[in-house]
Amino acid sequence: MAEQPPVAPPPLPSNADLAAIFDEIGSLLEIRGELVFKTVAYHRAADAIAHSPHEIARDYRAGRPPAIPGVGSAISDKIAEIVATGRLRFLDRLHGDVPPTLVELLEIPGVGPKTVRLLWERLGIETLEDLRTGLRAGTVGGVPGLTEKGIASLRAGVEALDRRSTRMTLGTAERIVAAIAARLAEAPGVRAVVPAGSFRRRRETVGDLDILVETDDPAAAIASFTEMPGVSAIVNAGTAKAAVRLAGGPQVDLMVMPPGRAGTYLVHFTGSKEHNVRLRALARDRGWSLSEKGFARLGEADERRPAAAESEAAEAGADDAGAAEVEPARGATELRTFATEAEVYDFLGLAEVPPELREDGGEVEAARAGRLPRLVDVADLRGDCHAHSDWSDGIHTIEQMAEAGRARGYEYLVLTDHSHGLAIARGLSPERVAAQRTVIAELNARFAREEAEGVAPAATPAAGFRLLQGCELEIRGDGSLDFDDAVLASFDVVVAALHQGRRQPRGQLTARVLGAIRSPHVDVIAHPAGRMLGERGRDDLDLAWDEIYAAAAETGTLLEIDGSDHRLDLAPERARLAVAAGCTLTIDSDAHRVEELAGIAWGVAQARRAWVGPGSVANTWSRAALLAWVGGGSRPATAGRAAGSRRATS
DNA sequence: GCCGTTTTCGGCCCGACTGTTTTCAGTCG
Repeated sequence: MAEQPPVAPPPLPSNADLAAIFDEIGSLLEIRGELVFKTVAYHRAADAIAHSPHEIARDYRAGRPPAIPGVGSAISDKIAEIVATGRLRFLDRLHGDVPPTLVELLEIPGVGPKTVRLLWERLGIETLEDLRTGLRAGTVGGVPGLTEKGIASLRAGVEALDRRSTRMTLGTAERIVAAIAARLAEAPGVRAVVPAGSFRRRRETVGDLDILVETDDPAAAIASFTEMPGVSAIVNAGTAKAAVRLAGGPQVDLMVMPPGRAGTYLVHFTGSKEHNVRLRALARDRGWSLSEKGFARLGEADERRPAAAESEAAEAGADDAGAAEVEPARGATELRTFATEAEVYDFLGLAEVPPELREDGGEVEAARAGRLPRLVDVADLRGDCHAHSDWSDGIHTIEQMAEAGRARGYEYLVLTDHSHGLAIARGLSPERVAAQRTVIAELNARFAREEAEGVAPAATPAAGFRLLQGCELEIRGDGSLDFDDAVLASFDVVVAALHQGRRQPRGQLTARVLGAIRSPHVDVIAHPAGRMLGERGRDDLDLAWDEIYAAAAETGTLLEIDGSDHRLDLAPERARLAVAAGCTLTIDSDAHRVEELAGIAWGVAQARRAWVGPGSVANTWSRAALLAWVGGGSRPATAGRAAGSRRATS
């Protein structure tokens, strides 16, 4: 081999790569016993990096590092070093102090940094495999701080780790939550059952489930919970909360709320942690300590007044004697409680923040300034631009899908069976497209007749309901489109998607998607990132996203948020950037069966997480407005589009 | 290590549950 060129730049790490590095640093510092706030700072920075919409390494290399909350000069310098050299000397040195394999021990439930350090320093355990071996051989123990119970807990933790479930999709979480809520509602004294946590915030996937129960009889609720079928282990159970692990499923936490005081409980257990930290800081600024129980008045000793210590006795003596009577002896401070979340936020001087925004992504500032956006809602949607029938890979008939769309009160449902290039999904040939058109026309004739006769479903809007003919058009591996122009021009709405050749290099993949965006026939790019959540997990396609957003904004091609719970694509971070770049979105169900039409709500939730308002979502528009847009008449730029190429349907 | 409608220094969210350390540390959410 010849000598390497002297200055070949190292490959660019992804945000996930960078986040993993800083998470590792945080964990190693924890094990080393570093100041907690320092380790937290690294983890916070890692989280911010992982969720940043910027391509951070690319921006650093381009010499314009983005401002990332939680990333200060020290971590910024480290990012710069990684991007420039592909290495981080700080981490290399840290590995000399603390074996990097210790991080995997932190994954064990019930095991924290102190325990890991004990295992390492006193027993020489450096890996999960070391621990497994030691537990089997009975050599773990015999040191202070590790009792028999501690060892049993370690063993249970390792077993729990081995069968740890992956994160659930929202649909799976909803099914589990609904079953538990139905059971709890039957327990005596229960007034309300409310799902909380990341499920309520509608994160794309959910790890643990959190359920709140407002009840007069906490013991009965907790007993009902821990004794329900499907529980494989009780993690803990007290008088205020309990946690169980479901067989082959997630951990579920139950919290009890005293009646009439749900406000702070809901806020606390909905989170996120980062959002709560902000709220508590606000409360503290106002002289209150915020916990799930309510707002407790901070005592003199709690106030941050460095000079107060010496004069404390004098101040106490100077206090009004009456006040001392109102606040009995010590500790028992005034507690403010609220029935609703709105009151809690109001007490902090904030507008009520929708759960989907509670991620410390600017919502606290916006709520304080009264500038929270009006978010899109399921009720805003007048149609759905992406659904399948049994003509391709759906399971219900065209008529069943249409009737279901009509029953939802839509003005339209776009039937988007696959094009023939996606053979695995029984894609339609041009001949079957033509045959399908006849079926659709007959259905629409009946719908029009029933509307005229006043026998259409009550939910039918004034404009009536029509089934529109679309297709999910395959963007082929070579970038060409799967139907010719004449066939494409015959659809009401063309939804293009890329399913094949996912591993092509970024330039080639990007060119394929840009080609579709710039086609005069393509109206929507479906699930643009091509990601899959859950067990079928697939990462986002490696696309030059800024180019995608710019081209979509320029041509008016719509970008989809796919509501299928294993897609949710675009992801919120991307959708937020796309709208900022001037793009218009659709939120679709991608339903393959009647029941999945309701899944559009998951897509709406992701749009809300992206701060998207109804004005940026094309299927909040009337059918006429949507058709005018896709026909080219009302798009921002029609250059290159074959104006009037779309046939008029309705 | 980060950060500033109190602060460029001195703070950084709070409580339940567990085990056992008879007054609290560790872990978790």
